[in-house]
Amino acid sequence: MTNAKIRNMEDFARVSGISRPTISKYFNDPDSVRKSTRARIEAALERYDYRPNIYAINQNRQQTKNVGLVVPNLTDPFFAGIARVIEEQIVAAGFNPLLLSSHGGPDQEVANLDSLRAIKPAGVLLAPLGRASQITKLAEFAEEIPTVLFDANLDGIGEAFFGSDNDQSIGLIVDYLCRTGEPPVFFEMKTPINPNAFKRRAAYVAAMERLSHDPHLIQVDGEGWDFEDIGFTEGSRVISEHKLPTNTVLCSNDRLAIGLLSAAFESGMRVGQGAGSALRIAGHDDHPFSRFTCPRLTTISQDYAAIASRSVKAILSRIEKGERAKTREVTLFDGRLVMRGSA
Amino acid sequence: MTNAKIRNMEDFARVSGISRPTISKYFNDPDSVRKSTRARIEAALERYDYRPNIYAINQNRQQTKNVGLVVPNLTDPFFAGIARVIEEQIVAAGFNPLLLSSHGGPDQEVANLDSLRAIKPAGVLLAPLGRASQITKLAEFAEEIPTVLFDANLDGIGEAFFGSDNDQSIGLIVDYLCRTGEPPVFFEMKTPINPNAFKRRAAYVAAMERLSHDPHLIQVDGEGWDFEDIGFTEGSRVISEHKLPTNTVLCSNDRLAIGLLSAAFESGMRVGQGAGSALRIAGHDDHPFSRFTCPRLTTISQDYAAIASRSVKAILSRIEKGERAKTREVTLFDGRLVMRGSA
DNA sequence: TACAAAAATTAACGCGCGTAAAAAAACTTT
DNA sequence: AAAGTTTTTTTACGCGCGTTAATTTTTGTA
Repeated sequence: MTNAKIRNMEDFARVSGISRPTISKYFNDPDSVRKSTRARIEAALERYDYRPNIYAINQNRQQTKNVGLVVPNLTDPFFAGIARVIEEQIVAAGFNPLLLSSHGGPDQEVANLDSLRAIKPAGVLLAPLGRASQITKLAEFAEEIPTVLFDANLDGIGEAFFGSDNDQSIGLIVDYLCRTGEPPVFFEMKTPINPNAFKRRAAYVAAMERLSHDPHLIQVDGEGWDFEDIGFTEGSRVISEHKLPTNTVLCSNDRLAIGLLSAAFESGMRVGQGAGSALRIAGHDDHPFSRFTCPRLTTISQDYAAIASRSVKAILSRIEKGERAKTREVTLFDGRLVMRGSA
Repeated sequence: MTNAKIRNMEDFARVSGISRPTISKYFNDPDSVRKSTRARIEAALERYDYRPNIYAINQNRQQTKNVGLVVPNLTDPFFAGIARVIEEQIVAAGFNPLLLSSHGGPDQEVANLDSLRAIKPAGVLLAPLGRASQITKLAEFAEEIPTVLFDANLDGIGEAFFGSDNDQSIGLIVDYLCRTGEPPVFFEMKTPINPNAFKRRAAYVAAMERLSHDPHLIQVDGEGWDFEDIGFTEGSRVISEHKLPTNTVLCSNDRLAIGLLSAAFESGMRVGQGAGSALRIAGHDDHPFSRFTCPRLTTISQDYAAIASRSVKAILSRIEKGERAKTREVTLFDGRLVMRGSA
C-alpha cells in the first residue's frame, strides 16, 4: 500500500497507467476489459487504496445497485432470520441490500418506502404489515419501483408474491391433532394485523368441517406486536375461567403459543401428549424459540428458505428484464409438521 | 399536485419562482431563509413533488447525514431491540440510520464497515463481536470515521464506550442468590466470544470470594451464536451426569439460561424457588423471552435505554464538534435485578 | 425618507463519474 | 505481412447540486 492519496478516478488512472474511461468500464464490469488490462488495474488496486465515489456513480443513474428489504418487525426473530437469508442472496447477486424495519407501524412502513425512494433502488422486497398497511401508498410505491411481496400478500400489489400455503399447513396440523387426540380449538387474536391470520382461521374452520368436527375459535383481545404477552395474559384468563372446551389448542402462531405455554405452566397445568398431561398446545411458524419452550413446541415449519430465495430470484429477474411482469405470480409453499413434546 | 415533471432543483426553482441557491439553502436548513420565502417554497413543495437528489447532494460532501449502526447479530432479539431504539433517536436528530448486522461473523463485521466507508457516514455506532473481531481493522476504521462503541468494549477503539457494569450486576445477583438459597455455580461457554462474558466470569468469582464461598465454574463446549442450543445440549449433559454441585445456577446470559431451563424441564427437574423445586436458574440481560420461560426467568435487566441514548448523544456531539474527543470516555450503567420464578 | 442590514438573485465554477465519438494502438486471422 | 477486429486512449460534455462573489432587492430602523 502506497501513501499517495488517490482522490478520484483520474488520480487512479494516472498511477495505474490506464485511461480513466477504461477504469470506469472496469468498475462497471471487470470482464468488459482485456484480461491483461484487468490484471494491471487489479495490481494497482492492491497498491493504491481507491474506491469509486458511490454518490458520483449513482448521480446520473436512474437505476442503482441498491435493493430495499422491508420487514414488518425486526424484533421478531422470524423476520430477522428471513431478512438475513435474503440479504445474503442479494449480496451474492452483486447488489447492495438495505434493510428496514417497520417496527409494526404503518407510518414507519410508509416512511421506509419514502426513504427507499430517495436512494432509487433497482428493486424492493417487501413483507407488508398487512391489514394495517396504507394500501394506497404501498400500491403507488410498487407502481413506481419494482416490488416483490413476501410473507403477507396484498391483492394486486407488486410483481409477485411468495408465502406459505396456510390451507395446506393448517390442514396438516389439524389432521395430526385430530388423529392423535381431541380436536383442537383455535387460539388467536380477535383483530389480527396479518392477512395470514385470517387465512389460518378460515383454514382451521375448513379443516375441522372436513373432519366433521365443530370448529371452535377462541379470539382474544390485544393490539400490537406483543404476541407472547397477549398469549400469556389472555391465555391465563382463558385457563382460569375454564373456557377451554377441549384439551387441545392450536395457536395461530408460535408467539401466541409461547405465551400460552407460559400461562399454562404458571397455572400448574401440565402440557404435552402423555397420559399425565392436561393440555396439548401447538403453534405455527417454527419460531426460533419454539425448540426451547417447556415442553418443546409442536408446530408448522414454514419453508422460508424457499420463500427467501424465490423472492430474491423474482426481483432480480424483474430488474434484469427491465419490464413489468405480464402476470402477477403468486406462489405458496407447503409447511412441514414439526412434532415435538407439546402436542 | 401538478403534473409538470420536476427533474431537478433548477426546474423546481423555476416553478416556485425562487432562485436555485436559495432553494439549496432551504434544503440545507429551512430556517436559514426568510419566513416568507420559506412559506413560498413549502407551498411549491405541496404542489410539485420534488426532492433533491441525494447522490448529487452527497457527491461533494465529505460528510453526509448518514449514521451507521452495526450490531453483532440481529437474530438476537436483544440487539434487534436496542437497534430499534437507537435508530429512532438517530432519525429524531435529523440523521439517516443505516443498520447492519455482522451475523456473528468477523468477516461480515469488516465487510459492514467497508460498505459503510463507501457511504461516508458522519459517524458510526458499533457493537463489536468482541474476541472474534478483527481488532486492527476496527481500529483503522475508527481512526478514519468517528465511531462510538457500545455493548462490548474493545480497548482504545472509538471515541467512547457505553455498556453495562458487569461487576455491579453480577455482584447484585450473586448476593441475591446467596441470600435466598445455596450459592450459585456459574454456567458459561468455555470460549465465549463476547468480552462481557469474561467480565462476568471474573465478577462472579470476585463476588463469591467476597461472600466467602468457593466459586465454581461450569464451562461448556460450543462455538457460534446458538446459545440456546448450547445451553440445552450441554445443560442436558451436565444434569444427566450430575455435575451440579449446588441447586443454584447462574448463567452468563439469558440465552444460555433459556436452553438450560428447557434441558431441566425435559429431564423432569422442577425449577424454581419453592420447596418442591430441585433447581434454581438465573440469567443475565432480561432477554425479551425471559418473561415467558417456564418458570419465568430471574435475571438482570441491562439499562439499555441509557446505553442507547448515551451512545447516540456521544456520536452526535462528536459529529457536531467535528473534532476528536480528548479522552476516551467509558461509561458503565448499573443493571437491575428482575426477580421472577426461576430463582 | 433615508440608510444600513439582511436576504435573495445572478452568474459561474467545480465535484467525481458516466459516456459518446473519433483516433490510435493492440491483438487475430489469413 | 497485410487486413480486419477488438480494445484502449483522447477529448469533451453533462449530470444535479454546493458554493462563492458580486449585485440587486427587500426589510427593519432611525
